[in-house]
Amino acid sequence: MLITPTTSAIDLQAKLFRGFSDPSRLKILEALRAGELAVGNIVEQTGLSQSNVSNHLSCLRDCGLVAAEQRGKYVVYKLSDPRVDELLTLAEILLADVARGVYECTRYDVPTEKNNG
Amino acid sequence: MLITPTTSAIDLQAKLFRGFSDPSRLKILEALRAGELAVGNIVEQTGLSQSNVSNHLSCLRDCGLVAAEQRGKYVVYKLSDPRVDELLTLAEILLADVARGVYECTRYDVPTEKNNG
DNA sequence: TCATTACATCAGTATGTAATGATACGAGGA
DNA sequence: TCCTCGTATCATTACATACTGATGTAATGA
Repeated sequence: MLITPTTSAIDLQAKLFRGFSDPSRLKILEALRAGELAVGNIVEQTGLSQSNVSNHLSCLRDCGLVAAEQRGKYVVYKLSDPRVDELLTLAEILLADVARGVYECTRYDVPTEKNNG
Repeated sequence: MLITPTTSAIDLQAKLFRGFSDPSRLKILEALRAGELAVGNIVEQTGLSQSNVSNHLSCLRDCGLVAAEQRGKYVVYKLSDPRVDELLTLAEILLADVARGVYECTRYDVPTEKNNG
């Protein structure tokens, strides 16, 4: 999606949610819910490669979900807003009820995700 | 992402958010916030093709965000849970504050989204 | 200055996914 | 039964994206 001055609210909202829509990024966000962390710490806690973490952090910054601050030779990341945490909490609650169905509907190995998965 | 019996909570959460992470699906969800709709009505309101809408509805069903019911020759869709609506509302509020920055950081046409956009 | 550490970015590859147009399916009605 | 309408699915194409490994860059200290 190319973001331009005419980009609609819908596109922005999609961009926001895209930040949440990848397991690696969710791991990073989960790590940051406990407090701010330098990139190296995130690498340790998530088990992802440094380069991969850095790419995802770049994405999360673009989505406005995290904020970065250079501190000496470290770059420290944190959630940009308490509502990011709220959104994750609400999603967890929703999952507990709704996505039980998601799980049950797909627990049998599906050959592919078709399109649109 | 292949969903299997060992799929973790993180993967499920990512799957849930993936439902929200596309402008076409958000248009569909927005339409459904006002009440249940048959597929044809969704096609009208969103301006998307019938086939495209059907694909996205299939995705939204998989994500557990909407529920379908056959009614005569129509299939009527609705949000599966009031918290789907809540999540959208919370995202809107978050956007109003946080994503102003998203917009300002990317309002200049960027040549590409690099990776991970 | 050079070396080291911490992080970001690049190039390349494999996979995922959105969209389209064509086709199949399923429910009613004539 | 045949036809039509409403919806789902298929095949294809173009594009987006996650990941890896290599390289670039900025801050620190010797």
